[in-house]
Amino acid sequence: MISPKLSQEVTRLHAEICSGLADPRRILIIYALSEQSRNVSEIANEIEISQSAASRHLTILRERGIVSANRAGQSVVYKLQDKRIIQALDLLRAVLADKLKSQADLANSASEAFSN
Amino acid sequence: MISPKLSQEVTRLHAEICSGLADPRRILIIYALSEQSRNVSEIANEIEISQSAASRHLTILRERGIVSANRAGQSVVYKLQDKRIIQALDLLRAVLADKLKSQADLANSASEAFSN
DNA sequence: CAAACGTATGTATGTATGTGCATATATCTA
DNA sequence: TAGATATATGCACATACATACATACGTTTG
Repeated sequence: MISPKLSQEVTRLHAEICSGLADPRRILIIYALSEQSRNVSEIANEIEISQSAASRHLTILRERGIVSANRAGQSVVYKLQDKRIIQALDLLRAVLADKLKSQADLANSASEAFSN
Repeated sequence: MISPKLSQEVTRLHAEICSGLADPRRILIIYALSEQSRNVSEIANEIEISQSAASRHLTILRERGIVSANRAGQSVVYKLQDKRIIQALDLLRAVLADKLKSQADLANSASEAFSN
């Protein structure tokens, strides 16, 4: 038996993970890290944001358990913690793709209707 | 060949879907709708928020393609658009569960260490 | 130990988000 | 058509978020 308070707390943490994914730059970071671990400045260069912005995004991802950090000399190497994050993102991207496709189909049939 | 601008836009939409999931009450709404479609006031009662809050959360979910709305008489029945949303949420919840478990294990071994 | 490099953070600022309250809008029914 | 029911929205407000800039902190190397 789980107390209502505890399940509320779990739902809150669940939402926090989702909100970790709720930024375009963080999505790019996550996909970049899924290929290969990288340090902060590599990420900043790769997705073209400032060093401080990269550091703060990575902090958010780390706090939510999405990535982990390890110091290697002067730099800190970030690593994707769990491949299921990518699976989840891919699922959502597929949902988006279907939505865009059906919107495109609608637009096409609408323009056909006008040209008839 | 996809233009950089277009792929940026897709990433932005991808992030918008994620941000649709980034609220505890919306997560509860989505799981509730995965069992059965419901109208606004049923949802408001079920997850204990005001009618206007429920309406606004549902608008957000609808705009992001996560749910769809259909008027049925006086009420508007909301429906989960795509089961993959639940799959994605479940994946993320599993990631969370593992994180909580490893934290709990750590706490246990720490307290054992103190008692020795 | 000093300089260089990489990372994190305090501060300020603009923007977005969630909410309640009151009210507008839409639909049904008598 | 008037009243009841269900939903959406304008407004005000508090809070959270993303960012740049400057600077502090940690690590390596000369």
